[in-house]
Order: sequence, then structure tokens, then C-alpha cells
Amino acid sequence: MKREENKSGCPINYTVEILGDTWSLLIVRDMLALGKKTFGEFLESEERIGPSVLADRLAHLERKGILAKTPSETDRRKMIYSLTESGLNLIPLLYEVSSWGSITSPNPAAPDSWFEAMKHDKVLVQRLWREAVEAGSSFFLGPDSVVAKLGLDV
Amino acid sequence: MKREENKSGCPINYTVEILGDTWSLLIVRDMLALGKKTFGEFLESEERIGPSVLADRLAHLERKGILAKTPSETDRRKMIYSLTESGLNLIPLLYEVSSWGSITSPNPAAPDSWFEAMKHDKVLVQRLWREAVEAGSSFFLGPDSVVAKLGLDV
DNA sequence: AAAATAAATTTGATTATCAAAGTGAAATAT
DNA sequence: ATATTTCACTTTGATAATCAAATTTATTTT
Repeated sequence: MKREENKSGCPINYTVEILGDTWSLLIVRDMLALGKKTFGEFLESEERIGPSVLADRLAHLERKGILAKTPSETDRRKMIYSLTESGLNLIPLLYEVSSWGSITSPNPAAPDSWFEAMKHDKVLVQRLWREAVEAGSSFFLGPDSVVAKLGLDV
Repeated sequence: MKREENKSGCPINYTVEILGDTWSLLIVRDMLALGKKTFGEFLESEERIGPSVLADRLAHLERKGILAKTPSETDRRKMIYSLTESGLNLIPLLYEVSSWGSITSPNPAAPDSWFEAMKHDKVLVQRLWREAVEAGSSFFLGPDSVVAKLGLDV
């Protein structure tokens, strides 16, 4: 994938040039859905991304303004990755990516609470998702998670 | 991109493994937004896809059940590509891809009618978009286009 | 002081992508 | 009827991305 080009000004092409690869959206998913924040946590993803590709994708997403990197205050080896405003704005997109995969895949594997959440109004779920992340939680985890607010996974 | 793998059952990963590349969503865009149907029309896209990559992506999307290929009845050289039900179901995803690109890109280039449409209720626009394609039109073109139904581009 | 942990980087092989040229069948023009 | 054009690809050879595995450097824990 010859990245960094500017093949056209089409907004769809813009998004695809930033996120159209195998790993970028999975990293964003790990942040938005599971609250992952460190290199080591991303390395442990279900899909087994390698460290060289991970480092490359994180640098790419940082340069494109999707996420930011700050040193941990408690452990100076660690870097903390967090989403920018543009990264948070990916919630509706990620919701539709997950939704299409859920209805199209012959055997989608996700927590039951995801499939339960899909039965609710999508605008509501997407708003709760943003509020969860802004409060330091994520879709599935934390006291302000979508799962907690909707009373799923009880 | 080592395609055809099954790295996990995650619905997001499922979608990304099918559509996570530079060209697949642009082909779907050309079909849904502009009503393109033939190899030659896709070749003329703004982003200048080459014939070898186009042939590969079309075969990929056909094998994944996003589109179908039938010989033209009027010209036996031509193949007509059309979207399947799964392909039509990409409308909400493509809408969000375009929406994120529109608010994130520093200089998005699209017809004014797209930006006008974004001001309307997204569920309405997505429903009109599907109806347009089902009626043989597309987002921008044809008597049943979204643009026509919303009275944009007058 | 030694061992473990964290965030990457390096290496060398495999795979995808690219632009440019070429192919064969069917339609159109002469 | 013949020549030319159109159309949907395929082939080719170079460039670029991706991969798993091993290594490096700095920090933290034992």
C-alpha cells in the first residue's frame, strides 16, 4: 500500500488513505472498545500484530492526528496512547464497520453485549460510546462503559 | 496486505479483511454514488486505478459477495457489475466514511449536494440512498437519486 | 547487581502494488 | 468484407509494504 499519497480530494478517499489497511482500525477498536493504551496491550490483540507493524501504524495514526502519545507518569518506559478529537469522531464509522461485519459474517464472534447494544437506537449507542471514552471508560470496560449504562452484561 | 486470512472472528476484523485496502471502498463508492457498472467506467475514476489492480479488486469483491458480475445483453464484450444485498448494506458504512472524511479533511472536495445532504437526518439520507440504488439510480445521478429526492443541486 | 519488563528497531524473506505494455474477442466504421 | 476501434482484462518487471523472529536500549523490579 503506497501510503501518504493524495490521489484525490474525495472525503471517502481521504478516510481510506488514512484508515484503509489491515491494522489501523483494529488499533482504534482496541482503544475505543477495550480502553487499551500501551504498546504492550496492543501487541496482545487477538489478531497478533507484530511489533514492527504496530510501531509503524501507531506513528502513522499519530502523524495523521488520530491519536497522541505521551510518556507515562508512573513508569517512564511506558508510552500512553490516547485518541484525539478526530479519533473520537471515528465512533460512528467504527460502529457501522462492526455492524456490517456482524450482519454479514457467517460466524461473528463478539461479546453478547455488543449484539444486545445493536438492538438499541444507534444514535443513542454512539452517544453513550463517546461519553464512555470521554469519561475514561470504553465500550465494554469501566464504570462509564456503554455496557454499564445500558445495563447489558448483567 | 496478506488477504484471505481469518485472523479473528471479530466483526470489525471481518469487515477490515474484506474492505481494508486502498481501492475496494472506492469501487463501492463509484457504484453507490455515481452508478458505475463497467470495467471501463471504474478505470476512469478520479484516483486512477490501474487495470491489473482493478481486475484483482473486482474479483475479490465478487468472491466476498459484495458484488455480482453478469454479461451485458447489448454488448457481449461488456460485463455489468452490480451490488448484492451485502453490498447495498454498505451504505451506512460508506456514509460514515464520507462524513468523517468531510469533517476531518482540511480541504474536502465533493459536490455541494453532498455537504447539503449531510445537514439532513442521517437515517433519512441513508434510506433515500438505498431506495435510489434499488431504483437504478445512485446518490448523485438518476431520476431517483438522493440529490433529486432532497431537491439539492437545483 | 541481576533479572525482568516495556517500547520499540533491525533483518531478511515473502507478498502486494504499481505503471506500462500487450492480448483476444466483439463491435463499429469504411 | 476488411480494417479499426473498443472493451475487458492479463502479463511483466520494478518498487514498496508486510511479516515473524531476533535484537537493542532504557527503566523498573527483585
